[in-house]
Amino acid sequence: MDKQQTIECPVCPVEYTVNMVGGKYKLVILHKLAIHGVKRFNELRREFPNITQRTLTRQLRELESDGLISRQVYSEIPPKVEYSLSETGKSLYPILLQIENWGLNYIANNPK
Amino acid sequence: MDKQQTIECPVCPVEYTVNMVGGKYKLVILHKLAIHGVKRFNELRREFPNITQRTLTRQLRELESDGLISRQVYSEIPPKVEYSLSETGKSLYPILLQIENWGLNYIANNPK
DNA sequence: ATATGTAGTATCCTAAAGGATACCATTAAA
DNA sequence: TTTAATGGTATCCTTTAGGATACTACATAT
Repeated sequence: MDKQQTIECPVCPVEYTVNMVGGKYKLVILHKLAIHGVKRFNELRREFPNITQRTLTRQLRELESDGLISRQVYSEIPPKVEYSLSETGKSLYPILLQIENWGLNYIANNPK
Repeated sequence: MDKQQTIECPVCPVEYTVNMVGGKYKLVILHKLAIHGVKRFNELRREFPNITQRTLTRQLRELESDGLISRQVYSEIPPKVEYSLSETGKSLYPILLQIENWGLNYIANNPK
């Protein structure tokens, strides 16, 4: 039987989460996928006109390897690759919506 | 009377929020302040043993100029400066808690 | 007289993130 | 036959965030 031990969180859970969603585009990508469901690579590119292909690819790969999104490749020509939230990614849904709402509120109350 | 117009969000609210809380330590700082209330500068330093004084100062200044935290200076010697969430910062409370909870869950379900 | 604690600044440097550009294979359409 | 569209990679470069280190003023404690 395990000896009971004090829970000394080895890594702060907030820090942990931030490390996964803390890229310049990650939360925005996740939010788009949350809203629209499945998206192809070039659809995402068009959503973010300023992102470079290389950066988008990398952010997607990182999100994928962290288990937040799924990448579905179809063996077609021209290529077709679909991105969507994984189950874990979907668990971010409430956070994504709250972040959006908070932003809307902040913008509304801070006229510039 | 205003003409009704399509809401073409000039800046994505998610992006907007991310720009404000998207530093390496910002969300963690906000979370600490949310949990503990008022914190002095060196108390925060001790919470994050790895942060440099310069970086902590900058993150705090940015949070302050974005209106998320308040900085209370006492005219004493040695100096005493207290940081706490502003009203706007407090409106992040639910998000901060959800982020923490999400992290706890993720860690629990992804044994490593 | 020296050390300690406060809340910083100033200067310089490194590492990481992201941007720019060119290139690839394959097919279908013009 | 050139062009376009797909979903990328490969190289190189720039910008930025953050780290390292030294320094400050002032008062109190030793």
